[in-house]
Amino acid sequence: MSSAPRAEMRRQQHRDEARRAILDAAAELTSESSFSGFSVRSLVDRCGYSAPTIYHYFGDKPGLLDALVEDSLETLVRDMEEVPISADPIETLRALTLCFGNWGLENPTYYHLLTQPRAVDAMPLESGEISAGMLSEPFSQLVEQGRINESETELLRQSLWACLHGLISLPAIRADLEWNKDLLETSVDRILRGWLSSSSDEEGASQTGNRVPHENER
Amino acid sequence: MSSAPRAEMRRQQHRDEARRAILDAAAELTSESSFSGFSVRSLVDRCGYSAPTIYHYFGDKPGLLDALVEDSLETLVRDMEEVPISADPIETLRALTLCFGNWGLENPTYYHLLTQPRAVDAMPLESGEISAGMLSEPFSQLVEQGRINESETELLRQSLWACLHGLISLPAIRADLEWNKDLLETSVDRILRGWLSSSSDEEGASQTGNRVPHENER
DNA sequence: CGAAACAGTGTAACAGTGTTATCTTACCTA
DNA sequence: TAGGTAAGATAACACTGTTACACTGTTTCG
Repeated sequence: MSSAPRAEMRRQQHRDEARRAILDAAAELTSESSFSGFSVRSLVDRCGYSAPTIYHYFGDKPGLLDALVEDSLETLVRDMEEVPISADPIETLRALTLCFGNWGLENPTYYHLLTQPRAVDAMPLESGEISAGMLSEPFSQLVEQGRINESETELLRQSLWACLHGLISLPAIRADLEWNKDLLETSVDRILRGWLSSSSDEEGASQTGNRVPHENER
Repeated sequence: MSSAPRAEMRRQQHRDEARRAILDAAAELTSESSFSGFSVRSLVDRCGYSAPTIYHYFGDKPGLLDALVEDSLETLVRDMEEVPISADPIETLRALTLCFGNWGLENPTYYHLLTQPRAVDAMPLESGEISAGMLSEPFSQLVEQGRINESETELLRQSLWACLHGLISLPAIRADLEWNKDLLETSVDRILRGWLSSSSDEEGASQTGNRVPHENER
């Protein structure tokens, strides 16, 4: 009666070891040649297992990549959860955004994998859901404090997410260019400032709308 | 003597027709199935020419895609050149940015092709060069008017470009989500506002730097 | 204890991809 | 009219992701 679970445990352990060996080799390869040119064949040559074994464990190549990025995502989520919640929701927002952004800049391959469209429901943690979940509190605080309009929160969330995506992915795409070291931090600050300074001076007057005022309109 | 150039002209015309037929078929295919699943084989089936002919004209698959996006780029450049130059450089900047952004949103496939890393020097007009060339004038105007620091222009240019890239590409990647119709316009306005409102209150005092001031710092 | 079921693994093959070597065909030039 | 050159097709190559099949070893049960 006691050997049945023990055997099951040992088999599970073997499974985990094989999975880990494959994933480690995959991480090695993707870090070497930045994901383009990463093929199942090259993984076969590197990890010692044959193709059907890989497919046995991960089902698919996207499945393999999902498992690969999931590891890195865990550290990101842990980092984001450790971000201190400041009294100022803007400061919290800023810290969370920079945390996510820096992770993306430091792990361009994984970020690229993350944004690659995969099978829906395959990935429990998605960058969109991360932001939606963790940012809901600072957002509602901003609304409570009257610093942004409630109807604007969704727009702000999308804007912040999209700009952040660009600030992460463009330097990765155009790695040949020289990118300012403070690009992410400065940009996030300016974006937040732009959103905050606007919420005070538009209370119902929306024909001038959200446009930046002209020089001669002042 | 007169038949030599005529014959050459006729052959050139034939060349152009073949190139056009191939490019049209490629445009058809990419617009149908959004570029993933677009193969040389499928193009062969569609356009009537065989693979070596395509390679004869375009050399490469990337070369074919370059030629494909070049067409669409021409209309973009024309549109951007027609943007009126306002007295307010911010307004010019805004108009140019929105022009580029809307083109990207309306042509997600071509924008994706444009940002795909290709052979360097293969593409004369690049999104980076477009912005660098056309934005240099409004930028220098902003510096002249003392509205931004000269040392910040490059940073602002990168920030605007990166955020714009995110605002275009993220809705394309996550087409399953509902994106606010005014996301691009509103975001660009807030970003510009954020950059402008900051330039006045930091003249040498850079230890507080570019950060958004805390609630309790006021 | 032995047989059957099963997970793990490899060999070899499939279909599809980008690409090219080779050959024909037709036209332009001399 | 002879020859060189460009346009085009046929067929193949090397590579990709993927899988049908056969073969192990271990687990489980009569």
